[in-house]
Amino acid sequence: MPYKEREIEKQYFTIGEVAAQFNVAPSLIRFWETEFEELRPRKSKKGNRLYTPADVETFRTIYHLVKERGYTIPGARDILKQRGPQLKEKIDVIQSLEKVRGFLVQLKKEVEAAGKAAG
Amino acid sequence: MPYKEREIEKQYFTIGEVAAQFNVAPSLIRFWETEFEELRPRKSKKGNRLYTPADVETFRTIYHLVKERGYTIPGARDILKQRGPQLKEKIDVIQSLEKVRGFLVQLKKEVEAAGKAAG
DNA sequence: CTAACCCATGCCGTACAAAGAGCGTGAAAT
DNA sequence: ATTTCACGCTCTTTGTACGGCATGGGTTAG
Repeated sequence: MPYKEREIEKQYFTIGEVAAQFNVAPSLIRFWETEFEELRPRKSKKGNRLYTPADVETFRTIYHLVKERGYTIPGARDILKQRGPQLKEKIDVIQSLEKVRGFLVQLKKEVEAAGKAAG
Repeated sequence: MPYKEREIEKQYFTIGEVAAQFNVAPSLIRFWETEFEELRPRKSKKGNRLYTPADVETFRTIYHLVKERGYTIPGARDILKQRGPQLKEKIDVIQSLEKVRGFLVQLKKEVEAAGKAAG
């Protein structure tokens, strides 16, 4: 992996960074962690929470439901749970999208080849 | 006005009847009255609450939002304020869209994971 | 030496329930 | 045929348990 890519893509966020991003207290994030099993980030050797962008998205969803749409915590939990059981359908969609991706990659090659031929 | 129409037209329920119908305490209905201006029934000379079928339907909507969907009272209030043509359908659409949003967020994660795995 | 950790406790509002009092109907007593 | 009174339902006011975090103590790593 080239130097530039390593620099640009930041692997993990600290709890303080996530808290600042949403303008909430770290204690809120820790509390929600006890309430939502979907929000359990990796931890460092020391024990510090390591939030991936996906974790942040999970937090954003919870934040949206609880703080913006006015759900109780149990209500938000129910909605998050409902997303799980559709996993089979998700996999099907993923496979479809992977085929589409393969098609686009092939298409790109051909387009590039055509461009070169055209000079 | 003929007798029959009078009978049909003015059928009121007492707070006890409404409470029994939803299996809740009358105190809950009175409390929600202080929280939702949409739930302000007529009162008799004595001061007793007189619930029309329309009032009962209003209560049913609030009950659905708060007790079944898990909204906070302010959250339910916000939805009630948006008095559109088909409130019930609107709620269903919102539910559907939230599910779709959750699905897409989850899908994005998995697609990213698949993308990395595929190189 | 700041920022994170965990844990316990503190705390304030939300969301009701209970308490206490009044009215109206109906059965019993006058 | 009134009076009584008790019972059930209602009313308003006041109390309270829990939800939803915040704060402080004691530590530890970067």
